[in-house]
Amino acid sequence: MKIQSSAEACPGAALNRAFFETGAAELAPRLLGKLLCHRTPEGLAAGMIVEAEAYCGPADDAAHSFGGRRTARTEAMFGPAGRAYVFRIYGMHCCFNVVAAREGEPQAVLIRALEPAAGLALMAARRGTEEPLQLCSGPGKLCRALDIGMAQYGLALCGSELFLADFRDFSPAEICVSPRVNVDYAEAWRDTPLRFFLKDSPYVSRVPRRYGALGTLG
DNA sequence: TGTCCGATTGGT
DNA sequence: CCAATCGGACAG
Repeated sequence: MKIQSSAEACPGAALNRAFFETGAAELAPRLLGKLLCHRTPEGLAAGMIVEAEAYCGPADDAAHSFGGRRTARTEAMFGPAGRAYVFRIYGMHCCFNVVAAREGEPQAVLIRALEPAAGLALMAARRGTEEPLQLCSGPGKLCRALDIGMAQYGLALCGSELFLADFRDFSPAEICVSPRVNVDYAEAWRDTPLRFFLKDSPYVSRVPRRYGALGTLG
């Protein structure tokens, strides 16, 4: 019988599509504590979501789908909820989003940071560092650590390759809110608090100057 | 076809 | 603070 290391989380059943069929702003905080898992020929790599940002569709001027822009790049966001919207940025990094809402409603949640939970050696090899805090503390980093790229574009997240699973639950008091990172190009929605992260988690990509607890004033 | 630039990261 | 590095978006 194979020994399972106590440090390695064993993911449960994949969350089904219904879980994702809600607005991005509501889905983002609900994703905190979930396990993001990717099975590849090399093995399983998984991490607990500790930071996520909501991109709310045509009205959100920070979103790729602002104004209803529908191109080959944004197409996945227009599809049904629970699929992967992956995009390349700066010619060298990929960012992973979970499609939210409903078909025809281009909303998504950007996964910004994970707390490594399984396959740490695999992540370390892919990232070129052994430091746990550096493995998945950023949208580009976690894609590299889990080997998520354009090959996963549009992939349904309810299968056995790339999926989310229940892991831990957090109360609203343990969840913080702040404006989104690097969206200064936006105007109306630039300061809207749509970034959600676990309070005091050292795995968050970076701590904002000002933030508040979920459901309270900053 | 040409130009501009980014939902980032890592090193000065 | 700044460079890396390139496909998407858009103007012409």
